Amino acid sequence: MTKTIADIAKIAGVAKSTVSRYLNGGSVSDATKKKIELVINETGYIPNTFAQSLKAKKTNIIGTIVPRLDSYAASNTLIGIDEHLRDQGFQMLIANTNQDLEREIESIYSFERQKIAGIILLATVITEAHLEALASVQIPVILVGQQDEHTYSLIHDDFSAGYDLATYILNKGHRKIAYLGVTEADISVGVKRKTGFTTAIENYPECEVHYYESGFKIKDAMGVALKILSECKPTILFCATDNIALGALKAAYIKGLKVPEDISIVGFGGYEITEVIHPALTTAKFYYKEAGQLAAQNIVRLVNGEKVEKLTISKYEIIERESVDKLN
Amino acid sequence: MTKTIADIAKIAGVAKSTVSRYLNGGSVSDATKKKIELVINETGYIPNTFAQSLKAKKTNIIGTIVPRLDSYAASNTLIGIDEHLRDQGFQMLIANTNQDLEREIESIYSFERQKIAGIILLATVITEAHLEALASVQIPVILVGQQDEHTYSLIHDDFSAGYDLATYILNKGHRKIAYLGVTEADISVGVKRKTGFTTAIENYPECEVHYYESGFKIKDAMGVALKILSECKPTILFCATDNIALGALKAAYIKGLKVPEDISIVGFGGYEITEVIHPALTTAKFYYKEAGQLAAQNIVRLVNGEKVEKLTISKYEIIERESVDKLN
DNA sequence: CTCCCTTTAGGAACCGGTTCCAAATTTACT
DNA sequence: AGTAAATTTGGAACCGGTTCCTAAAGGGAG
Repeated sequence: MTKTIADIAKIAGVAKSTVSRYLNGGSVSDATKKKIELVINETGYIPNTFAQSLKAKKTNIIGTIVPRLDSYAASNTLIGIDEHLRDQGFQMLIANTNQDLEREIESIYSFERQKIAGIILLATVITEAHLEALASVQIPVILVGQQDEHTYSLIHDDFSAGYDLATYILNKGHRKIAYLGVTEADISVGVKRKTGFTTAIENYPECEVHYYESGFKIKDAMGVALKILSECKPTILFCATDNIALGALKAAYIKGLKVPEDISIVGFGGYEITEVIHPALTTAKFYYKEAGQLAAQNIVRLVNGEKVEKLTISKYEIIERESVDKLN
Repeated sequence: MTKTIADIAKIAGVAKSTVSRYLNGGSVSDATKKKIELVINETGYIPNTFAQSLKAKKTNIIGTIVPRLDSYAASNTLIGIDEHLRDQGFQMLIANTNQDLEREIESIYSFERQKIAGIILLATVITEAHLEALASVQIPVILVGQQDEHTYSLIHDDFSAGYDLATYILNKGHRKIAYLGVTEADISVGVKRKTGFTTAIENYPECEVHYYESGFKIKDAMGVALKILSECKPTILFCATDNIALGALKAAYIKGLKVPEDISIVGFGGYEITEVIHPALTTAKFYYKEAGQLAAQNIVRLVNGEKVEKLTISKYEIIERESVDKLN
């Protein structure tokens, strides 16, 4: 039988309020402090979280909505969030939506019902329903990965990364390029990375670029890459994510093409695996863990009523490895 | 301003208890049902979870303690757990311990304090402190990945997987083997897989086996594998996890060895990436997602007071791919 | 039209904390 | 020692639901 604060009070011979004050650092004399401490240690009393939250009308829980658990980006962002929240005395509650947009919306409302202090939404696309939910909810929200003017957002610098990586391969002499992108519903990955790429390309009018669209899964990308390699002969496959690049790598292998001698490949993300495969992948690395920490930092500030920039941009870095050939 | 049940009652012109009964399916006349429904729809009233849990003295939340988020095994197990819990109307609360055993213990107590209905512990090692915590806690617990006689456990069939995979490579003619294992503190991965392996090896007394120990990280494994390849010349690197195999693959590449022509490699896990790299890795695949579902199923049964087997064993499969050479 | 039984509705107590307020005690100072 | 001020303590109300108990209303049978 777990004890309540009333039990403790009775055993210690004091009032409930005194025990509560003892626990929350109010004014209690040393003598009674001793008495209460003794009883609490003996009984192993633990306050009931619900009763506390009921009175406080809020929790110290930050809800994180994540489209999928099995992705490098998501995992590492979560790790960063968790790390910082723990430091700040908050708890992280994860809602996995399994890429179901409707569940994303549901989760927002469910968090509200549970009096969650704040929400971090690892977003892929922002629909009308999202905006409606975010507007109606009375708790602070931060978007990670996508930007929206109506909310606080933390994004990776997709445009610049796209621009820089394109410039890098252009400097390596590549002019015949296949761009393997994703749906434009995903503003960050589908639009911004591509815009960064095309903006860099514009400086080299002699370029021949073919655009393709793939899903996010390695196997989808492999299928598309296989088709590309049959149709035309680019010197490089410019892939919008590392997973797509992994699929492209596999496709090249299947076609008997050597990377980077026969064809070069680049990706975006900086997943751990890209470093240890052969050939190691040249990629634009994003700092997911740090981004998660930043997001957590911002949400804590918002919860505490402090001011936060509407838009935070997380850094990236071009990691030069083995998958890009220098053309003469 | 969010409304309370008392507000709804007042607006609808009924008593709190009537509204509560309406919400929880008690006897309410059609006329008052209509009235209350109307008010609730208009106000967008949502019951306060804390007040509910306070009275009910329990939650419908299952706590899952996970050593790390960025692992294929952990992610997929979580996905399986989440899927089944959602079906059953439970919520999953994840506690990430970042491989800190102390935090694992803390999390158990923290879950108890929060009146979590049940705990799923994705375990790596079970210490005295674990047993003590598990014994003291009044809520059902299921261990996943490790076995302990004092609790309910769900494990992968590591012994048989080790035995079968060893038998497989033995049949392929390999006799000079380097075994790349992990710490024996991890009973499942460090001991059982290895025991399965050695048991199979005993049938072939002419074998020459060298045992090595690595960490779980790809880079650690790469370092150890590099050392092995300098020291001796096995025909196969038998790795206790896919990540270790990935490190071994990289080491082989660095050494200029072709896989599988110059050296064969196998692992355990069945991570998605092992299928798309070149060469694709032969491995003992575990069904993490299904294991998670099983674990969730069992914890729900325990929470409902139903009977559950002390030990559940999840299946595995040997996936034959390209990384093992057949020796004549 | 009663009488009795079944529904429906309201009131109060309760879950386990926190907080406000007033009373009691201690401390400090003249 | 006496009084004002500061500190400590207890009691009661409150947070927002659920549930028990009782009273009132509705319905059916005689």
